[in-house]
Amino acid sequence: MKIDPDSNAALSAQIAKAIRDAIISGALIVDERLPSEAELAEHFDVSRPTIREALKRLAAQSLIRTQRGAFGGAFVRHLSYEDAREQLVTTSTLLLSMNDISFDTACEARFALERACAPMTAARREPAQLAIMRREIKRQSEADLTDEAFCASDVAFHRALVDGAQNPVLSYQLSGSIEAMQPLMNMITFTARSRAEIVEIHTSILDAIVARDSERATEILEQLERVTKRLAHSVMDAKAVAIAKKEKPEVAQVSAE
Amino acid sequence: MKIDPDSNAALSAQIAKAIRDAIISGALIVDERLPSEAELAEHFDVSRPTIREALKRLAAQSLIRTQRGAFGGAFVRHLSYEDAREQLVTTSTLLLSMNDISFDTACEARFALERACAPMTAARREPAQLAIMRREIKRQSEADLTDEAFCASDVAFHRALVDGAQNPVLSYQLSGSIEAMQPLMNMITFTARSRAEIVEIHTSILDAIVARDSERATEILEQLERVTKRLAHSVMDAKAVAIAKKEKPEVAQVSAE
DNA sequence: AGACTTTTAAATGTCTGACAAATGAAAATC
DNA sequence: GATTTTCATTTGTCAGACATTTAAAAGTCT
Repeated sequence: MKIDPDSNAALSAQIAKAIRDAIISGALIVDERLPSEAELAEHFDVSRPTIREALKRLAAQSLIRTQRGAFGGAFVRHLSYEDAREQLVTTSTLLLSMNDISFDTACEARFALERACAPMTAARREPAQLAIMRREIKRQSEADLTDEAFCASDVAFHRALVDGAQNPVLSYQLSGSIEAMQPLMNMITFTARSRAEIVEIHTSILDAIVARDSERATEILEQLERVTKRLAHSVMDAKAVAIAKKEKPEVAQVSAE
Repeated sequence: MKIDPDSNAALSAQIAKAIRDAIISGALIVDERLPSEAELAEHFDVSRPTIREALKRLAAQSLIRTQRGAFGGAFVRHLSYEDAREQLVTTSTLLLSMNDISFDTACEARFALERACAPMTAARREPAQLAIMRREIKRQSEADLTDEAFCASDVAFHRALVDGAQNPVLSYQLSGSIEAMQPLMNMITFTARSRAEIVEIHTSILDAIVARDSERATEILEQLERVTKRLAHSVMDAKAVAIAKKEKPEVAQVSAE
């Protein structure tokens, strides 16, 4: 592991990369203890704060965990699905919010992925996921639900649909896509009529899966994609009109203290 | 932004979280400059090294970039597709290598996702991606190709298939899945016969897309999934026999460099 | 006045040295 | 033998300092 002090990259970044590569290549295995900060500092011929900055970078990526005390130190971390999912959601959310992706593009991607799951979910038809889907449909029918709670339930329903495929890799990949869209979905105000429409579609999806009719499930998902896009457009059009009436359109702002 | 010094979590982690939340919530917008390290240190009532560790955590997640010099500092970073893709590949690769996921599970997920793209790729039929697919098929037919080069070409072919859907969100999500599988695919030794079979399948996929026949494309992708699994199994069985002959079977290892 | 050079201030990158806090092992004590 | 205490090790944090980079501002020359 050679570090070039003349490189433009910060030393801590170079060291982080060296260790990261060692982990990815398998030279450092899970739960293995890294040398102490002092030893690493000597090895790379830098000071301890520099080593610490490098380790913090790795910790931010969930590659290592640190433990204080004698026999403590930095350990290669076992990356769980939950950790990976969390990172994926963060990254996806930022990607969507920073790259002015159209609602249609995000929506299209999401439903394409869900349609990929549907046949597997139908084939396996896990009772646990079917129960969740039933529960969420029931919840979505409650009249006094806030828009936000309706959205959350919608996410739960679709996650169950994806988890029903019983493939953890697929669940990991797709939950990011679905959750990252939640902020976009939250912009939509669901009228009583559109809620009823969505509940009906969800019910049809569940029925199709119970019946192991994957083609029908796929078709209905296509329908849901169209409905979702239509709803979003009507909301956005209304907003555009409202803005045009008041003043020059500004960049959408999210207020925060 | 309140920091609790009595919390178990390290101060630098708490501060990183506070700033991260501000970025995700939109309180800090792209290219906005954060206060200097000295100012942040005063604001959070901690020392500069602690602030620096927090900033390094954010830098590792591509949330900020730093610039030296007067009027330098930490800036909220515009997260590009390429940055996001890189992070996704790293995370996915580690996830696959650390959670002893069966080849079949990873394979199933990958092809389910690709099948989701195929109809869109067929509908849009972009010349650029079709050209890449043709080029890679040609390359895969070359007899003197190493197994690794064959795999790389395979990845390029499938990436073109995904990119052909002309949906950047989808490309982002799927390229991670495909690239993360490459180490697993590299375990396979492709015989001349299996290569011919794959080239034929790739050709059929391309034909189906050119013909805008999405159903046929989907069917052939299903076939490719079966073939890939069969190939992998034959390799793994051979290895298992070899190990059984020599000694007690160990946990399956992927040899590196 | 305009173009070029030099200065300078502000910011990050790094180092040294130190102390606090946690933690498990070993030693001491009952 | 069981419990308590001590202790060494390691991370977490702090303070202060210097080096390096960078762009704006001031100065200088044509």
